[in-house]
Amino acid sequence: MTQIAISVQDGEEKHFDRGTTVAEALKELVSNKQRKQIIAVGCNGLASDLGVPLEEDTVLAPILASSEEGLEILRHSTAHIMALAVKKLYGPEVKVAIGPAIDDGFYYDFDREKAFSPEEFEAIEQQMAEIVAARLPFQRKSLKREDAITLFRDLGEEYKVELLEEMEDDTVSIYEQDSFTDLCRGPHIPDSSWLKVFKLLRVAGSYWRGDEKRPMLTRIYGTAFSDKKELKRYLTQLEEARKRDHRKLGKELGLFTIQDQIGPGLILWQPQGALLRKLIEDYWKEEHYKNGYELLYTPHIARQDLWKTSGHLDFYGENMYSAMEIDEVKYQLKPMNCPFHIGVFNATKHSYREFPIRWCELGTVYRYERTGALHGLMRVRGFTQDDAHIFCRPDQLEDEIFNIIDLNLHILKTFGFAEYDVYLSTRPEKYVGSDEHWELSTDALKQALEKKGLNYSIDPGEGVFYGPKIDIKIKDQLGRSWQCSTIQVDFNLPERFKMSYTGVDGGEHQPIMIHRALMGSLERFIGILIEHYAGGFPLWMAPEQARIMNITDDQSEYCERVFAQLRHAGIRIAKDLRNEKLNYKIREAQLKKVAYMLIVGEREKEEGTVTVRLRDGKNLPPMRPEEFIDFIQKECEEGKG
RNA sequence: GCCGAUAUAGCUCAGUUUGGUAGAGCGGCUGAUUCGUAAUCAGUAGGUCACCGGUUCAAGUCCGGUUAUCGGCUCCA
Repeated sequence: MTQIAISVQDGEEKHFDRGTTVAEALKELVSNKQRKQIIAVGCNGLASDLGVPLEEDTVLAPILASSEEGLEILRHSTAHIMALAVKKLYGPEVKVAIGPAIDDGFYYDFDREKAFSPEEFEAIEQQMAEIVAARLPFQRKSLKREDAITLFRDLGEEYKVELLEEMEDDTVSIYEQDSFTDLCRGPHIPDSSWLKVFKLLRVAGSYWRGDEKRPMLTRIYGTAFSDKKELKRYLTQLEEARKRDHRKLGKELGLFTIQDQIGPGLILWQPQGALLRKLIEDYWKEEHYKNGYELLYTPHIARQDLWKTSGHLDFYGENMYSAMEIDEVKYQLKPMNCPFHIGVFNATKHSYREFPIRWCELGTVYRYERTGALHGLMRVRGFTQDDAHIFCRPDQLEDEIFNIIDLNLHILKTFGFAEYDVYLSTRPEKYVGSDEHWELSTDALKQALEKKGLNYSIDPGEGVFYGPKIDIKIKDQLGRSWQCSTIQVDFNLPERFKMSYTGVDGGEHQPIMIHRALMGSLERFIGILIEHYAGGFPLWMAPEQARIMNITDDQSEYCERVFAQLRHAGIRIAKDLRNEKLNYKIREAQLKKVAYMLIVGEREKEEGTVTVRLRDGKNLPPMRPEEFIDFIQKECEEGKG
């Protein structure tokens, strides 16, 4: 029998008989201790099971159970084990669809008459534990695609048959574990004993292949880790996310409310939330003024004809609310601000010398969202875009985009978002405009990104109907990604609205239009901020910066004086002079996430000072009110960058 | 819109299994207490049990429908 040379990366090479499995080779090549950590290996660039026989000289790249790749394999195998458990418990009444590993775990989609309920988790987990204890091996087999189709058809697994029928490979792999056979690319853990820590999390419905016209399946989500502590940490993190939920904090902090009587997806800003929003808006306006923008205000409704001209009725109609009639003319609520800004543009004649024109507006738009999509502030039916439209000449396009990105990243950073991913979205299926225009504008976006030195990925087909776009997705404190900023080139609307300017040559030319939003939707952005800061906003945007509290009634008068002085200086301060114990007042202020508590007892009253308590429980040395004003103003300036 | 779950006082929740016209804590109000770094004590007022209909002598409780919310799918700022 011929010998082949096998080695582990950077390790000694040894010779084995052809057909030796990875597991057998590893026994000779690495220590026992190390071997226990190896869940699979990379063989010539492909992840592979330990049971695979080797046919040629190979360098093995071990995949450790604790590595990201190893964890993914473990979770994928857990999905299989769960499916086996479900099959054992419920038999052929359940058909399997797909069961991949996902970011934080895995899921498996099943077709079952009755949806699973969380009460069944215990039984399934119990069954899984038995499978783990039985050390059932995963056995890989290769077979011809046609044979696999026959196999799964005989098993009654029609979803697998459908998947197979769409595949192009001649041979496919299946995995057998006990009585369960699954179509799968692999790799998998060698046997079920490798699974130590897992938990089923929730059930949900999901369409077969994500298509709402196809059957609704029942999905079980779960997760698995290589270590018990990791699971615990994950569950703690879920708990943390629940604590930060903007709907919960919004209620507790009195920021906003949504009421049945008003309507789903419509936000009522309560005083503290309204103040927070005003502070954000003020900052936004200041920055735009500094960067050469002018502010516009436009109406909420317009004649239906406007939306015909803009193309919104054709391309965005299903998201627009139906028309209302005013003096026998149809009007519709605006889903976007752009046609209005064009109206402002077309109100006067323009010369090339005026460009670039930068117009911004906090424009409230209304869009129909399906009931199931609504979610707190994150997904609503009426929201305010921090919108802007830039009109410029073709030679200015790239610079303008470059400037927008600059301003964009600066503002995001001030809000505490320094990490982001950038995406370039290209032409979607439904679109307007010529291919030439799409190419030209896509190129301009690309150039600006590259000049700015930003890494970006391409999102094919994700552009808006009127043009390609750059999206910036920020990462919050918990590492979650949110799409807020968007920059879109539009050669379409200038055409439709016959926009023009006089060029150097004295002739009429068509301007280029850029749409952009930085925060996207104020509602959503504030929702993200609430969760990002867990309600404890940076001082410059905190609705309540300080709260002054007395220890006994004897200091009330002094507190009133200091309160008036600070308020006069523009500090957002509240007072708590109730006849309550200091502990009680502190607790309440703490729960309301007040940044600074000013504590006044006899000592402070006599010395003309206040003692400043921070959110973390520490105290600053007593200071005079003027000193506190300086202190707080300085912190605000620093916070705003 | 689809699948599943939930809906009781301003808030957080018990009561639903085994139908007999509602309970707690916090908050509110009143009073006492004047107490230095996360809840002082006592009293008191709050609810057509989401809405509509059905079963029943009797429905918060059982059944049907509607609405909203939650977890997902789809969609998306």
